[in-house]
Amino acid sequence: MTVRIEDVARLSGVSTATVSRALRGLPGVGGRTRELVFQAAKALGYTPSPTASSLASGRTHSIGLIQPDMSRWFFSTVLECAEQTFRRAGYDALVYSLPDYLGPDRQRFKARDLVGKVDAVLVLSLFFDRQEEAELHSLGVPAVFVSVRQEGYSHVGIDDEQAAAQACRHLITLGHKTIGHLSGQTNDLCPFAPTQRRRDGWKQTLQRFNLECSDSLDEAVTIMTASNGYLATNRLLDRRPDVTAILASSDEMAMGAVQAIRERGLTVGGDVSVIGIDGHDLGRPFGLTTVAQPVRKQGVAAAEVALKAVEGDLAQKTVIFPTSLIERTTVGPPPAR
Amino acid sequence: MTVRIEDVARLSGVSTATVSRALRGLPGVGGRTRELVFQAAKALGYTPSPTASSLASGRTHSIGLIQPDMSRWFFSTVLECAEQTFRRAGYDALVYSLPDYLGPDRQRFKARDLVGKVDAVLVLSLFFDRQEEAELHSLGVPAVFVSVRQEGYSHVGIDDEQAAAQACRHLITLGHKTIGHLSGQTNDLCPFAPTQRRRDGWKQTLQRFNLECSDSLDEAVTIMTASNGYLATNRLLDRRPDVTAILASSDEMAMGAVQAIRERGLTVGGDVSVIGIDGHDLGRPFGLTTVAQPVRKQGVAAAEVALKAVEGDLAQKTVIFPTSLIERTTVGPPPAR
DNA sequence: CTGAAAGCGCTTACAG
DNA sequence: CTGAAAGCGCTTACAG
Repeated sequence: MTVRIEDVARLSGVSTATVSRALRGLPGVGGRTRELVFQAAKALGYTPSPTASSLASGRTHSIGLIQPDMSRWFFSTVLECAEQTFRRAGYDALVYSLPDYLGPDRQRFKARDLVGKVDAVLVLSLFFDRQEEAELHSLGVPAVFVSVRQEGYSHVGIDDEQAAAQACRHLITLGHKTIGHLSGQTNDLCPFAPTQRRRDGWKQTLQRFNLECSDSLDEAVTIMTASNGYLATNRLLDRRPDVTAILASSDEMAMGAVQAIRERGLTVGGDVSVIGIDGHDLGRPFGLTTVAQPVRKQGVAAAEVALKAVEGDLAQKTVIFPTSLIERTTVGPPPAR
Repeated sequence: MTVRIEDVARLSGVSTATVSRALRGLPGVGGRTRELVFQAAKALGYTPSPTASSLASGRTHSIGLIQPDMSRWFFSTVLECAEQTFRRAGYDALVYSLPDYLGPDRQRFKARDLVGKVDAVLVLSLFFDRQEEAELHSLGVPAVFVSVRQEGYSHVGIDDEQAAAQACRHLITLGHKTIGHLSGQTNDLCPFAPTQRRRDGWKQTLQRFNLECSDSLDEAVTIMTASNGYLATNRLLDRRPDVTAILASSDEMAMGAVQAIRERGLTVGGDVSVIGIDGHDLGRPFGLTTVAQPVRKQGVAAAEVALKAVEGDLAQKTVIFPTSLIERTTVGPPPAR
């Protein structure tokens, strides 16, 4: 039924070894022979069996994309760009969802789910503990971490601390003095987590300007969704009605904050200002002021680093992209007293 | 280095055939023998080579997810749920991006990219022309279409015409008489495309109520993003400043419409009302009135249909989910004249 | 530049 | 219930 390499070999009058080499563009095949093989392959409509060639060569030509939740914009956008970069290079993208809830009973990464299936992995925004790192190591393929940084691995991301500081400075410049923060879950084991570093950026900037940065201004959520941002904002404003501005660690949380503020009968950008971090595609119609990160570029860059590693360049690399303030309508000066 | 089935066979004192059967839970293995094999496998940390077993069995245990653009919420949300459903059943998810721009030079689906790599495919919101259908057929695996309907294949989606009609009736009930429409690209070759059917739902509802439904009220875009919705709304309102309500074929377009209306100094839900279709997660903080579809359920349902097909149940199935109106703040009565 | 042959690590009739 | 052996369809030293 399906045509095999042997059929091509027979038709072109050479051995299967030569067909294999010719079709893959390996050196050491005569120009004339190569031509013949191509014609035969085309005439028969030959497509090599990927699983047979994987078994023989030990390479799968696919990359694992480990991430917490595709339905969130940041992840899906990185994935989309990574996938296209991989496909252009002839690699398939295998997505693997691993919830990023940090509870004690959380699901951990298991190498066996991916062993023998991928030539490299991208890990998005997931912190791996010692156990998971061991699993990753036993997978035996290069890994690049996006957004989160992991000791000993390549990394692409932004300077999260600076991003938060940038947002915070913008608010301070406008005159805000009581600035709340909506943060993601932090974990002592992972001081490099973006959520941790954004929180640090907020805190240190307030300190530098001699402004209050007590814990009562910080409200943490488990996962950084709009609805969690909404709930967190209500808790924050219940406790600290004197807050005049909120820095949310993600745009989706910021949008939830905006909703909460409006529902309380307050004006956004007037009574309470809101700034996010991300540069979400829907931030524009939303009117959301934010510190944007180049998300698509991170997807492409991460894929390129992974591709290089697959091709033998195992040097540990770090790619950090700059962020930029986008002013829209959710931030204004603090209300006059 | 890696442990093979032979190592397990040797340690447990049986043949590789028996190990293979025992580990996969096939019948015809003695309880005692099975136990021995499990222990040996565990002791050695054995994980079967997926590519070897694929080559031998002809099954890959992975499913292709063909879709236009993961960075858009609808697709990524369907994918996320499908992926989890597949993984729970022991299948990997291979994503494959295929832009849904319908230009003459568009990239077409090629079977060879996926042949031998998947046991089934999900196709999201992509219309396949005759050529692509032939490619899909030559792939030789079952396919289920989500959102778009394809002759001869299983399908999961909503009643797009009814969804648009539902939105339209809501506007009419409030007293709107001049209702614009933001539609996706339509294609004569594909009368079952959601965009086409939503447009039909809009048009027929207006006709039923004896309201204007001329082409000058309909503005089409290539892909249904917020920024295209924004541009389309400006074109529509330039041409027809008398429009008091807009039905957008997607929530993202609706958000763009809201932005455009505000920028023109008009009030949303006052001067011009906007209703979307989708039930986007961010519609809530946005305050967007919409006709929601159960997106996650569609992802799960599509995956289940595909899984059944892989397991031999090739009957063509159709799963249609109901939609529901969600009233928020972007729709109000038309302005008093 | 080219070929014969072993090998990748499983699964599956087939025979017992 | 179990095993010997062929077979899945390639790739890759090795030899020439």
